[in-house]
Amino acid sequence: MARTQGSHSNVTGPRVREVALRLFARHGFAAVSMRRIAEDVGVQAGALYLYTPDKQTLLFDLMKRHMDELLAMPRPDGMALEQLEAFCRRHIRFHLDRPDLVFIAYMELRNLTSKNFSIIKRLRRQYEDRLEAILKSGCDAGLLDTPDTKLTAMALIAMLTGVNTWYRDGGRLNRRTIEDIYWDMARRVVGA
Amino acid sequence: MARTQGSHSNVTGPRVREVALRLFARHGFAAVSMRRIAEDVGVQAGALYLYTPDKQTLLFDLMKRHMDELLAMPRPDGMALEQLEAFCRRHIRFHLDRPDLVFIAYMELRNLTSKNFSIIKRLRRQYEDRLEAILKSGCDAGLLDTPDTKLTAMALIAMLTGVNTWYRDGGRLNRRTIEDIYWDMARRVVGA
DNA sequence: TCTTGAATTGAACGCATGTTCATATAATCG
DNA sequence: CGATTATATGAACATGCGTTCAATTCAAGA
Repeated sequence: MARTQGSHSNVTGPRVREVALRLFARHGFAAVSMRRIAEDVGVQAGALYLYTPDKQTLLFDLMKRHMDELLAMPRPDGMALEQLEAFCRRHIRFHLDRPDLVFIAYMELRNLTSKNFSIIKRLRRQYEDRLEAILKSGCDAGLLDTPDTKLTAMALIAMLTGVNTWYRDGGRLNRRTIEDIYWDMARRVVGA
Repeated sequence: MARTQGSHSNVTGPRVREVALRLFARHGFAAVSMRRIAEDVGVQAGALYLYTPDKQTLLFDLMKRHMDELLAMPRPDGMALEQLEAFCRRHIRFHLDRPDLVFIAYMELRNLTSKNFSIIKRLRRQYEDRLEAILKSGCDAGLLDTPDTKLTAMALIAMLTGVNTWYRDGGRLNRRTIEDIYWDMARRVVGA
């Protein structure tokens, strides 16, 4: 028997995850076969099932771990504006550091089992709520001015995450500059 | 022989397109089979090839037509700020009216042939350039204040298109209100 | 060295895929 | 009506899919 790695929360095995991540991001979950993953791992297809119960779990594990890591980021403290700045800057850094995971987490939601989907959806919602909480506290304190905290939170996240769609290493602007410009725009959105 | 519909720019046939659009948006291009499309059209799989040369063309046609329609929107005139307002409002309306097409146009880019991909990419770039041109003219005239017109254009498009990820009919806010709030945020971003 | 159990293979299962094509039906027109 | 053309069928093709499993190889401990 086998499956030494597959007992607890670590249900997939790091090498397989790493390969699956790259292939899913490049070609899409549905377009990547287990045989192709196996080939890139350097193993026969059957052996993958020592490291993951099935293909779906492979995808879910990638997303779940991504969201867990996102939510494990330190919660900013200080005044609302400082909190917001930290949130925005960390968001951009986190996302630029993990382009493939971010891509998958957006594109492959519909390939999740409905049970798995609602788990990821809840985690995503938690992240949005954190930003909204910052906005709310800032508005209550009169430090920020937003017409609708929920909409503003969604708009900011979309705007910040959007960096991933065009950023490429070695482009016209370095990460720090991009971060600065986006934070500047975010600050304007919240009227500060 | 057949293929009466398939000679010119209308290479797919409206009914097939309509069904394919819904299925691609719901399940993803790679996860939808020709047989499934045929079933929803009410026909056998083979008959689809009277209306489209292949599956890839079905996808490409949906995207191409979407981008053509997007670029066929009237170009706003007036002062830069008015132009920008018209652009933003029209963008939101256009995208909220076509959620499935917008979804596909974002999610299925990697399922395009590289040739088809570059065609769509160019059209998308044209749209971004239009917004950037408005921003540039506004900055030159001293009516707008943005740190970087290219980045601001990308940020605005991401922000505005983001509405599609959470908007549902019959939600808390109606479209007009959403449009107003987003335009307000967009105006702040450009410092006006 | 022999044993034991984990790691891996490779073939097999049943089914689905995009696409083609000879054949059949339906519609159009003289 | 008969002829012709458009529309559709349904079987077939070759290939690939996720997953299973008996058989094998490998790694370590006794």
